[in-house]
Amino acid sequence: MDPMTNARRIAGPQAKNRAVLLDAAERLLLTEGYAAVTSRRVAAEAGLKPQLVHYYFATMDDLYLAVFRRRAEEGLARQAAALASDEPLRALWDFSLDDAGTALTSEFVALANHRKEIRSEIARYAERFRAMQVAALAGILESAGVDTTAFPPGAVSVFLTSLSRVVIMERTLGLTAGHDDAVTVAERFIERLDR
Amino acid sequence: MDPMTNARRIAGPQAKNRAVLLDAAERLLLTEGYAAVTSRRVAAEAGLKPQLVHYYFATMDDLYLAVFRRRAEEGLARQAAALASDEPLRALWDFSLDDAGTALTSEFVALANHRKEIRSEIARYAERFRAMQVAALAGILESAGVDTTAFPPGAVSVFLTSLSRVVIMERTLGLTAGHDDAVTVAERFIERLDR
DNA sequence: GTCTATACTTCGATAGAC
DNA sequence: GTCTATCGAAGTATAGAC
Repeated sequence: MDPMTNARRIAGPQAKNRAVLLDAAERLLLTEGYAAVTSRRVAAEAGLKPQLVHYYFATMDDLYLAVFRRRAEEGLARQAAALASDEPLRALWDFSLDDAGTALTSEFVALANHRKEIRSEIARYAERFRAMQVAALAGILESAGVDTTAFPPGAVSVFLTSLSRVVIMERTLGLTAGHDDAVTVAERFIERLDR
Repeated sequence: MDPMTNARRIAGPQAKNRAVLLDAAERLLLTEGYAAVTSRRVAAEAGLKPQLVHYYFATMDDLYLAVFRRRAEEGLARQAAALASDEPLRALWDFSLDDAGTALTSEFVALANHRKEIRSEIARYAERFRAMQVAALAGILESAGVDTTAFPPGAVSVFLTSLSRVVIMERTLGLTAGHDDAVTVAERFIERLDR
């Protein structure tokens, strides 16, 4: 169509190996961190040749972005389902606390530090997650009779998000001091609001 | 002394260039992330030859650990000073929120994901930070008349730590939704307790 | 449309000169 | 004790064979 695009070669769209590579990259990202997600390592993990990575993904950043988007979309759907359930806060909390996606997110945030394109993509999705939470919390807090001047939905969203994220991060590190106490306080709050 | 140590060469102890390399590594870590902290990049930033990095630090992990320890020790001292001040919570909060060290910590946590030795070192220091906070909070909460069954010191410590950390992380990303509300709530709490 | 051969760059680390 | 010359492995990415 466009003779100006100097697309030197073509990338497969929905081909089988594309998903195989995404899975392999995600596995590496979780087990060894983003620095281990190199074309060679991903290919080895997928049982393919290194050059194939560049056939399906022009650059390594494209691969990172594809892995991120796949999980982010899934996460948005799961959060929407949680917020639509009987006990929305409880479901949101469980989702935030045990989701392996949080570990992935940490890796991407670290990656984002020096990759502009990845940073803006993460920011875009993070905003959608937050906005969805705030909208739901506005209703939940109001119908629970909470004084939203003292506890605005945005504040509650940030509290819950940060607590679950840091608890998971520290747990990975092997640090758990204070976690049980903090989680207990948060869950007491959640149970009160869900009723 | 020990003929069994096959120390192939000697590392300088307090030499001038050692500090120069530490400064360069820290600068790179902050501006470009840990993946940019390579022997060659650090050397270039320090105005030295790449091989010198390996003269002063046997491995790159040794360099990372030295950078970390230097800042961690400084952080412990600053936290101790904050907790000894007139308004200990306020000082601790300001320290947590604006400390550029938090950005460094994020890099190290990401690094720790796939470096066992670094992970345990971070965990060791994180435990000391937390323990110091919890000890101080126990006194502060009690003398403020807070029901520490409902709000144990460990929980408060985890709350404050996670809120400040995530706010800073998200800010870096360019995401600020809900931050002002959350910080306002936290600061109201802090002011009440410091009196 | 799929994959391979290969170029070029940068990496951590070592051996050994001064 | 300090620094340099250099190695072998691994990195991303491209050109082109099938």
